[in-house]
Amino acid sequence: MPLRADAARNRDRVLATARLAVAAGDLSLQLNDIARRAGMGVGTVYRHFPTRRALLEALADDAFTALLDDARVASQQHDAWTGVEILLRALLLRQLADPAFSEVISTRPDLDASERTTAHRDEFGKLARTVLGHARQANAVRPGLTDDDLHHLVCGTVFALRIGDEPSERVERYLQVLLDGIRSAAPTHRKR
Amino acid sequence: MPLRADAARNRDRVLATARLAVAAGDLSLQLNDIARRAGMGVGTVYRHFPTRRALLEALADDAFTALLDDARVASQQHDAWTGVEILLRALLLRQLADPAFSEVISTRPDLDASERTTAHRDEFGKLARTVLGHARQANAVRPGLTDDDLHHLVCGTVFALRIGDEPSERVERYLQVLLDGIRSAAPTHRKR
Amino acid sequence: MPLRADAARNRDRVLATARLAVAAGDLSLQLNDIARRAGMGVGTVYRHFPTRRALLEALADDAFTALLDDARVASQQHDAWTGVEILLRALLLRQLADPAFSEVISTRPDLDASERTTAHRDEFGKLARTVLGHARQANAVRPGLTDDDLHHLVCGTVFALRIGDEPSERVERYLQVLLDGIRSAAPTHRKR
Amino acid sequence: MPLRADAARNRDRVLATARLAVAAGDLSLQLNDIARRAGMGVGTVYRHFPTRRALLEALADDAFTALLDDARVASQQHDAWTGVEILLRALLLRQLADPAFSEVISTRPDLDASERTTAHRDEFGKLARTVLGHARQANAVRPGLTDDDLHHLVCGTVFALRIGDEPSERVERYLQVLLDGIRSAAPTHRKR
DNA sequence: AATGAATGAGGTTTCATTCAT
DNA sequence: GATGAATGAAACCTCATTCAT
Repeated sequence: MPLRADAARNRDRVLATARLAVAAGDLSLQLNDIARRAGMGVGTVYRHFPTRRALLEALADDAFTALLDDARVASQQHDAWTGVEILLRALLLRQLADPAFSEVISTRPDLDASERTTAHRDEFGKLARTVLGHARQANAVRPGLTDDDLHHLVCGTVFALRIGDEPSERVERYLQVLLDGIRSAAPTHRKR
Repeated sequence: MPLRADAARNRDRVLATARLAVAAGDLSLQLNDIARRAGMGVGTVYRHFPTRRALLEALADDAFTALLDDARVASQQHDAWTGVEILLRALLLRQLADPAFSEVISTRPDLDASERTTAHRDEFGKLARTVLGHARQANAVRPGLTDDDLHHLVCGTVFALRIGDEPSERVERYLQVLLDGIRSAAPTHRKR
Repeated sequence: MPLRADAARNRDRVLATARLAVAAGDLSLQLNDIARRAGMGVGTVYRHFPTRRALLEALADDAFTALLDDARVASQQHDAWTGVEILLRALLLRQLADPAFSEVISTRPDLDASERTTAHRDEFGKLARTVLGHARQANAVRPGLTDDDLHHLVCGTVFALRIGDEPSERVERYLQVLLDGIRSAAPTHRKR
Repeated sequence: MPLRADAARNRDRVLATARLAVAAGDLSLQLNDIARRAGMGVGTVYRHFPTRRALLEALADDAFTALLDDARVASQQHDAWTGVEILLRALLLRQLADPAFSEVISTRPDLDASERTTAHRDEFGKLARTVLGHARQANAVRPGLTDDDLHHLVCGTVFALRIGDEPSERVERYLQVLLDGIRSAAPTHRKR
């Protein structure tokens, strides 16, 4: 059964308010606080999002969906390395753009994660497996690095960007370091 | 004037208790909790460490000192790239071994940090400047990366190791990725 | 919007408990203590009265309102001196009856006083100005005494009563001293 | 046995430090705080002054002694009313000049007051009795006012001065009010 | 479904006093 | 005598969560 119209409106207001807080650099997502700022009772917020985690995943949903699109594009590249580049760059940029998503994706799968999040995560895992599988077959990626390793390394790069000033000015630099670092050292695959 | 014997003993007990908590994965360092576990009054803990930050820095002190030794060794290498390797590996391993130190070193300089911490930080900055300066003169490091960039990237790698299982089994892999990523792409400086 | 029924009930219980404490001679109004005695969580007390001062002003409210009534009566007297007598006696007796009110009224205007308190204070100031203005025109009050002086002197008299035993038995005596002291020394305005 | 020289020096330093605090408007006299400011251990302060009250009385001692001198002068006046004026003015001014003394003298005799304070208090009571006795015989003081009443009223006047700005500019005004208030209303004793 | 008051555990912090050094 | 570290009760305040309205 779909949400009643007013309930859906409330849910959206909570999300909008939470997004404002996150954008302002506050990832604590205190439900009390969100409720006050959204001009509604705490109870209402709790009804829609029983835990901070639930709200966090809801916030991250858009970014996650967008990432899946990116990952599909990546999986369709002829050039295996290009696929890797697209995939990792997307994983990095989507996190940089949305700290809530960043927390979700850089955290181990939660037992009581929402079904949507779990599904997204599985789907992304599958797409990544495809992209990286191709890359390994093409000998484009340094051997010994698992899918998870690459995932972790991207999250680490996001962290590296966050702890300094002006992340957006440093993204490409750090991304180059990462990509060069994971690319196979075999000369035939070097661009220069 | 040195600490009175009993005071020093208490201080050490606080630190030991806090280290246990950190080792158990709890970085929250709640002072009342530490006091209770150390079997002493809260007041005692607060006298020695007025804030969580003060305790954190005290915990990090040993690792910081050890890192400075490492950095000095790094600065004395003839081969510029070897110096870089030693420096970054030390920065990474010391963090991995001590989460408290990791928090201190991956946080921007605090206005009310202890003098010791500030001094350590300055000293490390100076040594890193030396090591990286040599490396840049030798064209061994990819141009465009600042000292801070390298610092951030190491912290990011630590983060990447932490969010997965069994960090110690993955260290060398991730370190190779990082080192290959920051090394100058110029063929003449490649080892292989 | 009016307070919810249960919230109002709790608020009243806090006030009642606080009044008991004050009546027992304890003006400290420690919020955790009040909460315990009122049999409710501290949070509830803090919700209604975020600070000791807020509670104090709420306690004083009734007395303040009553004083305003007295002051209005005073301002309507034909005989200027009678107005003064009524005003000052009321200011004294209301304080004597309520130590919380006494503290509020003998403290200089607080920047973050409640709006009600500020409004009451302003209103009282206006009425006092009227009463004392008349009295000065009638040459009934010793020249050189400002409105504030009289206010302070009444508060001083309350203090004088408090530091001895059995204040109520001494009120009229002290009040006579005060009134005789502030009355114009000019023989024509003397009653006897 | 007199105090050892260094002990006496410490006692004086405590007193000097406490006087500074009082002069700065802080009557709380926290022994911990005083010790820190005096640059000595708390234990030392506690040795000399086991309680806040003891320190307070020590601080007040000079003012008390001076008051006794004033009271003796008052008791030697030929004109009974002049004696009263001298006595009450002194009681007021000494308090205004020393808040510590003010607290001591406007507080009921303490059970565990120092012997000196008790002796001073008794002595002052005796002198006041003399002065006021004469004044009553001369019909100079309004009947019905006890020695304590006058004492309280002076303390109240001090309070009145304290709660406003610039007490010293208002002293004479308030003192006149008090003196006129307590003087016998009989025309023959009026000055004007 | 929405509300928001109530809860109370649990954190931080202060301070008067004691007592080992 | 002097020291000042230690104590721990008790105040303050916050916040995630519940539940009566």
